[in-house]
Amino acid sequence: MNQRTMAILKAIIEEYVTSAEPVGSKTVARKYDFGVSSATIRNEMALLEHLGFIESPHTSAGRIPVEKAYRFYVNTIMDENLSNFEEEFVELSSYMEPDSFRKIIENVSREVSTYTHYASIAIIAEDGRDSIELVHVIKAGKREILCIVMMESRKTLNFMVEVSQEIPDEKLILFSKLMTEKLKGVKSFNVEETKIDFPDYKDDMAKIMKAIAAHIAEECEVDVIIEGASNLFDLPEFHDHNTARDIIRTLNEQQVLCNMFRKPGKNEITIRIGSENEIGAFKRMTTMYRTFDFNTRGMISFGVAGPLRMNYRKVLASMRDVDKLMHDMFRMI
Amino acid sequence: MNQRTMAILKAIIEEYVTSAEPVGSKTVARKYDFGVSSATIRNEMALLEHLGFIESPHTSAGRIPVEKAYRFYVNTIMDENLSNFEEEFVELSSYMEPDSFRKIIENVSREVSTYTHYASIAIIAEDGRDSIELVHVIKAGKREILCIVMMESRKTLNFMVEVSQEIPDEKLILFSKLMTEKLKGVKSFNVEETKIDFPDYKDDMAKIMKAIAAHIAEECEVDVIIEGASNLFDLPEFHDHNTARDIIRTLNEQQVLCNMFRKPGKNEITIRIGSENEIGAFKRMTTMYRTFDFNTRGMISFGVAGPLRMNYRKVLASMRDVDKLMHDMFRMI
DNA sequence: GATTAGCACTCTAGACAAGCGAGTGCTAAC
DNA sequence: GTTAGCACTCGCTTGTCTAGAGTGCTAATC
Repeated sequence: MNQRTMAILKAIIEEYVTSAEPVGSKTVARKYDFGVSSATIRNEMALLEHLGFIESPHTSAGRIPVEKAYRFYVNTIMDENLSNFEEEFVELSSYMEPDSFRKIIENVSREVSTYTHYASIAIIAEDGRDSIELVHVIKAGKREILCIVMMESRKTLNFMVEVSQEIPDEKLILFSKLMTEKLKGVKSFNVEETKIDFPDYKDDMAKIMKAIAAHIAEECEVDVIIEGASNLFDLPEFHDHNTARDIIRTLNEQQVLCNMFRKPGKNEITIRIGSENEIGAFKRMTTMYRTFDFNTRGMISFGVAGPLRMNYRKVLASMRDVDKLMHDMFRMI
Repeated sequence: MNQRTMAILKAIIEEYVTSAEPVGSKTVARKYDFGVSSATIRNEMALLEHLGFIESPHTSAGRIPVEKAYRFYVNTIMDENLSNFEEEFVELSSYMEPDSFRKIIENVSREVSTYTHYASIAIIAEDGRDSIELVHVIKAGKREILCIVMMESRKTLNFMVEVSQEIPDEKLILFSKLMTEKLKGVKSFNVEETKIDFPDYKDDMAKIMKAIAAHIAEECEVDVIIEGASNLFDLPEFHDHNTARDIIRTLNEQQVLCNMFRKPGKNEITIRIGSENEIGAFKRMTTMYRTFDFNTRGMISFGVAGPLRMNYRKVLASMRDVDKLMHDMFRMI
């Protein structure tokens, strides 16, 4: 396959990305300046079809790219030069300042989905790798104990425990010290195995220990943020209501999304085209995502899901921007 | 309008609820035993059309009920006897036991949406009506302070504040007492106005006070839980992709949903049919919701959104069950 | 007076045919 | 290697027709 053939494939793909209609040889000859006639383009297109990059829905229609074409496009012929896109894009770094961590991710998700017109998916996961840094118990009522746990990651949690009898303040201070001492460095799932001797208040303190374990476990759940799902329904390929329903279904299955996007270790942007995705409606879509691993602080996956004929350059540019933001935010990797 | 006319309207509505097809006089005569011929039904249907309860899409189609019919049905002719539905329904009270409050609501939402095959919407809102009960500061690192605030509702929050210099433990204990004393009973939005004298650590403690105000404000946001949105796309009236997109859009607008469902004060189930809803895609849908007001503990709205031809009895039964659960859970109202 | 059978009428959905137009593949000439 | 030209294919649109469902009206019946 020579340069021109590749250029024609590129033209077909990029035309199809914007039009969503089968692309004919005349259109290519007219809109893209190859200096050859439509007949020549036709010969090239016959070759491309033979090679399995494009196919025609029927005899008298143009050609549409198949998965293999997009894969080839992404790997080989796409140039990442953004030219005119770049300027439209609101600098993500402006989102770094305010609010909580989750808020930032939410804002970034919204911005990316608005910019790309596809759906963005963010998964905030906290693993069991975090460990306890500090435990503190305070009297909050006659028989109510407020319990605070701070993790190594500086994440903290708190909750109330009802006890069977009043526990004097000085005892609580002692128990706080004792628990911090014994539990410091303990991973979430090992809390209940840790034996601590609490004179006089054995049962109540056992209850507290149990509560600590339960709350840490609960807090370590994942959070899924999806923005711009409705953008997908503006795309003709998803107008069919069965497809639409499948997409909504898939996007609602948090567990499935997590398994899909939480492939740790790879510190780079992953692009999955069509059947390279293993799940539900994604099999007919393209997903682009990146996992950020913050060790004890957890893990974030951020991705975009769109049609096969995704604007790969534009989405990739967004992903790189997100990448940069994450680097700035955590100064790591 | 006599009894029979009403019964025929009821039959038309209930037939249309299940079939989603215009209902003809023959169908009514055949399926529902009125002991009269289709010609008689026809006369009655002409009357019902004249009264504005039903209309035909075109001459040779049957009749479909309009909003007015559903309203009349709900107000007057529907009997709430559930007969055969009742048993299928999983007792919601089984969800009371485990997990956190939000989890319970999530589970209930999922159950209701599965049972009704419509979408369920839950809004958990916490208003500025809560006040501070207790403030506690602990040293978490050399220049890191862990700050815990417990509200009157027993909801607690915590966060880290970085200070300019190390503050000794005994000072922190003193400041904890001081802040609890001065801030107890203070509403979230009045924190910054409260003047407290902190000898030697004025600036750092001012920073902490500011952080307390910010975090309370942030925590008082609303949480929206939507389950079963994809159920709606199985319904023929929502197969049109524009409608589908509108629904997704509307369901994603948290702020809009909150305004719509957070009408406080009414301790009863509200049914809004079609244009009685003021917002987006809901104008062509029926919503049924109930707001639960827990005073200082906040407010929950729970509702179901479905087509105009909703199975009103079934949904109402679910809503009553949710009602019961909430009563049991909070033993109030 | 209420009910009903019967009938003419209306309108849609679906089937079928014809023609258009976009696009292709092939061939022969450049 | 490129291109003009042409025959061919096939989906899409338009128009026509028919079957079927449902209606409204009328006259007969209970």
